[in-house]
Amino acid sequence: MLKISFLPFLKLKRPPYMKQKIAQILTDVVQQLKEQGIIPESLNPRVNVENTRDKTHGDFATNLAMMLTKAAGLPPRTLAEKIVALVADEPLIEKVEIAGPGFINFFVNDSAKFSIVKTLLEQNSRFGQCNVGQGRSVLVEFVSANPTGPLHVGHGRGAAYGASVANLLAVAGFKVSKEYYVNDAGRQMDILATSVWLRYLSLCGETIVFPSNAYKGDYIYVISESLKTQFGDTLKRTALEVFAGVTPDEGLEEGDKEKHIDDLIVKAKNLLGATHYEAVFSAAVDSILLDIKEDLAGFGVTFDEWFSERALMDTGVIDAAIEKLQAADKIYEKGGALWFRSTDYGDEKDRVVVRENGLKTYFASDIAYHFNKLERGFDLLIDIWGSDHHGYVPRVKAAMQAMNTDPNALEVLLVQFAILYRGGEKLAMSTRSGQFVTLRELRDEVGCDAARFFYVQRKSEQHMDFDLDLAVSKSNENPVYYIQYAHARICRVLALSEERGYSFDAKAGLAALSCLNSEQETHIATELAKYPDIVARAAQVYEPHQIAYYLKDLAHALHSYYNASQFIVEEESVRQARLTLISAVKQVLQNGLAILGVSAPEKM
RNA sequence: GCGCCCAUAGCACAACUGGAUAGUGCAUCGCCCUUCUAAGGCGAGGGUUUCAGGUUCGAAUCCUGAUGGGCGCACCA
Repeated sequence: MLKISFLPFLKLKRPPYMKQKIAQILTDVVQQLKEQGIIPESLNPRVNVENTRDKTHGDFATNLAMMLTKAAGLPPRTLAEKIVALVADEPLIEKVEIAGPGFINFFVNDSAKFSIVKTLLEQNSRFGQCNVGQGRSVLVEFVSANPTGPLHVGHGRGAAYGASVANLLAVAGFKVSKEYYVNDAGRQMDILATSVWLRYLSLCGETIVFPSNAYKGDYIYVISESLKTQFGDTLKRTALEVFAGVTPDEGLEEGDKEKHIDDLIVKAKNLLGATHYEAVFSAAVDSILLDIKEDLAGFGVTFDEWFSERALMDTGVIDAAIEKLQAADKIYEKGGALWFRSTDYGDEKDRVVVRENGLKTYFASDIAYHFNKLERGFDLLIDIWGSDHHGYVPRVKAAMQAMNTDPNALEVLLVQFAILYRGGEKLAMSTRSGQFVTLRELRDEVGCDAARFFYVQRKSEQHMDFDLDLAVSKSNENPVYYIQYAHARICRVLALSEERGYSFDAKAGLAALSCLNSEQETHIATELAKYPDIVARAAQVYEPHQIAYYLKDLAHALHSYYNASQFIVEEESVRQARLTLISAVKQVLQNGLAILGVSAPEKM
């Protein structure tokens, strides 16, 4: 599907964008410099064309002369003169200048600047698509929060970032799948199930001293209530038999909170029996997972696959992975446990995959999981993790190497924590204690668009301060409204134009583009032309924030234009041309906001 | 103690991956609504890019060291 949509773009012999055109011209020049013996034949410089920041530097600039100055043995400005002399005549280029230490500046004429509008309106929602992915398949795994409670605002950043990266890669020509790895196995899940059961026992009238290490959030009550509705008193046991022989909790004599909860888990399993324990366990996991799914869907984040860790265990995939490592002699036994030789691949120490008690570690499932991802045929794996997991990267890459796969097929993107403030004070968050601000609360308070934009306008590795009071009370100051407002304004103008009996005709507008010559108009055309380049670059480095910043710039150009000129004017050709230009802006705003998962409202 | 990440205007963040005079939004100050949405525009002030060295035509960006902050160093998940 995605591949097909790229065909119109690929069919073009030459990229339709000025920047690429100039790059091509310069590549030809480099060839001629070689033929003339000015630079060595073996040299293959990367031709670098940049958008200029300052209009007095023209529209595009290259540092080619400065880069080649050493190889040519000529001062940069002298070399620049030789390069300029070799630049082929191109009707779209008005003039070429040498400036500063040896920059070569290209000034493009107006018709070249506005030609982007035609390209844009032909491609519409496809404008900005590129082929850096070359149709390669990529699996983006993100969020993957343990289903032990609702998502909090810390998860929100990973969700917003991951979803935007996935969108970005799709636009850049990758075949993208999105996946959530569900850790529905292991001790944490047993603690969860036991927590629910204990709350249930309270509902049944038992007096329960709740363990300090159990999950305490309100959602635990909710799940236990539905358990009560479904099972009545069937799962009831007396507090006396539940706590008999259990290691005391923390704070008590000879107490130990870890042993306390582990003993209670064993009790729950024994007293309930496998079937009923499983019922409690499933009720807890299913309920929380459903909540997470709905929450994310409400946040505009969806997944192609919810990959279950239990399924991985039940189908023997983990055992198979360990056997594979054993066959490669990468596993040894020490102290009754099985260790993986991750130090062979640069990890700081070897890692346990099977514990002395026979239980497999989380790392063992993760090896199997990543191996499974590759077996499903993906060319590239992207994992988006919280930065607190950074120490985990070397061992997973080591496992991939041990399995004879290229560790570069895995790209781990780390997202820094959002540090929350309320009333100027840092908020501590913990799922266990039940003290945290949920993603749902954030969505309710500031709205989906504002939250998505807020998260994604920062570079992922940048630490982020999140002032909740500010986010709520001054949500109008979120730049997302600035961008959406530009879109709404354009929609309003186009609608009003129709109301006044002026039908908008893009064809007539394109034919009349030469009417456009104001500073604001050429600026908008220049901004529009940057978009495909921004997308390609952002995709290569997984940085959706670049789209956010670009959209702010484009919105600014539009607002500025809006204040400077009237669009719905008497003169047919001018009106059509202006409406055409702003509908091009509208299209790019839509395309860009779509990558960020933000809506483009017609009214505000 | 060792390792990873970060440090840019009062605040929150950018900076085309080594380019020209370091930008944007808040906040502050001045001006602009009888017009297509003022959730807007125009202008002003605000910087030794934490510090000290180094690399080169050129450094916020690369290297070394220091300082400050976040995180990680389990037979936990």
